[in-house]
Amino acid sequence: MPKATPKRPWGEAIQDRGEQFELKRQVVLRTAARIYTQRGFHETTLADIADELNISKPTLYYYFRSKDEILFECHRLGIEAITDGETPMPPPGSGTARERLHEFLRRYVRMVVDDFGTCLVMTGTNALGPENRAEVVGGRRQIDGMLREILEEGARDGTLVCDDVKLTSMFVFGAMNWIPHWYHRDGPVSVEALSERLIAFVDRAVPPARS
Amino acid sequence: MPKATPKRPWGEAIQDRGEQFELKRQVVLRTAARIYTQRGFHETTLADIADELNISKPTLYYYFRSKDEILFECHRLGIEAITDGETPMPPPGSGTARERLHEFLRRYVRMVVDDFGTCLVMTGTNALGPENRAEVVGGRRQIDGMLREILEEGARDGTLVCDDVKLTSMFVFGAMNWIPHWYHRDGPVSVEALSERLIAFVDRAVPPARS
DNA sequence: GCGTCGTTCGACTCGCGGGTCGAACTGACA
DNA sequence: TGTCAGTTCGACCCGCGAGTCGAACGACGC
Repeated sequence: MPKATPKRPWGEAIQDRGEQFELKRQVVLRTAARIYTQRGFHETTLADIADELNISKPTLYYYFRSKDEILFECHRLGIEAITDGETPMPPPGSGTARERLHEFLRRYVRMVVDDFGTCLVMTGTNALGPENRAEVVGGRRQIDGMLREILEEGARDGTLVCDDVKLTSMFVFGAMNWIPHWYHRDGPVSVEALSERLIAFVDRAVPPARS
Repeated sequence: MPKATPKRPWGEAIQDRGEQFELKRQVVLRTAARIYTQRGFHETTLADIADELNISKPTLYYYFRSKDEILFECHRLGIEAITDGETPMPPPGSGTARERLHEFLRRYVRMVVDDFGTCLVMTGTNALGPENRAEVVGGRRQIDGMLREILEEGARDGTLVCDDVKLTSMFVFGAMNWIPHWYHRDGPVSVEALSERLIAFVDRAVPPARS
C-alpha cells in the first residue's frame, strides 16, 4: 500500500514550486469567478471562496493582495481571452468583413461562456478600484474597437451594411453580454451551436449591400 | 414681498399631508435609482442618497424600512411601467404580431431609459432579500412571457418567424437591456429615434414568413 | 537531527455603513 | 397658548467582513 499522503488541501503532489504557485492561483481565480457570478461580488465573502476550496481566508492573502485584485484578475483573464488569443484574430484584409465578423462572434461567445468571461460581463466595474477599473474599461474599449473596425471594413467591402456603427456594435454586444443570464454550458445546446444560431441573427440584422 | 418661507429641505409648500408623503417618497426613489445605477447599489451608502437630497439618514428611514426596500421599490416601479402601463398592451388578436412586437419594444425601450427601468436592468437582483427577489424575478418573467407570446403568435399569423422562441427573446432582451450602458437621454438621439432604429434591427433579425 | 524557506491557519483588529433612539421642531387647530 | 400628530435630525450602536500577525507545519538540503 502506498504511503499515506499527508493532508493537502489542494490534493496534488508537489513538483515545481513556482509552477504549483501559479496553478493554485488559477484554481482560486476560477472558483472565485464562479462564485462572484453566481452570488454577486459583494454578496461573496472571502470566507465563501476559502470554504469552497477547503482552505482558510489568510491563505487567499498568500496568493492575492486583496479581494479587489481577485476580481481584477478574473476580468483581465476574460479580456485576454479575446485580445491575446493564442491564435490572433485574422487581420483586416484577410477574407471578407463578414467572415471576420463571424470569427469575432465565435470568439466572443466562447469567452462570455467561460467562467472568466461570464464574470467580466456579469459583475460590473463598480467594485474595482480606480486604476484597475481604468485598465478593465480600456480592455473592453479595445474589444469594442475590434467590432467597430470590422463593421467599418464591412461598409467598404460591401459585405456588412449598417448606417450607425456605434448603434450596431452596441446592439450586438448587448445580445452577447446577456448570454450568461440564460445559457448554461451543461444544457442541451453546445457552445458551437449557440454561436452559429446567434451569428445567424446578427447576419440577418446586418445585411450585405443590396446587389 | 411674500413672507419668507421657513427652510424646507424639499422646497415645496405643504398642502395635503398624505399626498406630500407619497410625493417625497417618489423623489427619494428617483434619486436613489439614479445613484444606484451610477455607482452601483453596494457602492452607494444611505448617506450618499441623503446628502443628495439635503436630508439626513434617519429621515430616509421615516419613508422606507431599509436600503433593500428602496431598491425593491425602484425595481417594482420599473416593472410596473410595462406590466401595468396606463394604456395596457393591445391584446392578442388586435393587429399583427409584428405590430404588437413594435409596440412592445417601444414600451420596453421607454422603460429601460427611465431611471427606474435603468435601475432594474443594471443592478442585479443579488442584493435583494429572498422575498423581494422572488417578486422581482416574477415580474421579469412576466415581461419575458409577453415577448414570447408575441413571438408565438407571430409564428401563427406568419408575420414573425423564428425557430427558437427562447433564443430569440433572449437575443432581443439582451440588446435592449444593454441600452443604459451606452445611451444617454440627453444626447443627440431622442428616445423615439432610438426605438425606431432598434426596431429596424429586430425586424431584420426576425423576418416574416417567406412569401 | 537541524536550519531554512515556502505555505498554511487560528485568532485577532478595525472601520464602514446599515439601522435605532429619543429629543426637537413644525404647522394645524381649538 | 397649549396640545398633538407628523416630520426631521444628532448621536449612537453594533455586526459583518476585509485585512493582519505571528506561530506552526511541511519538505528539502546538509
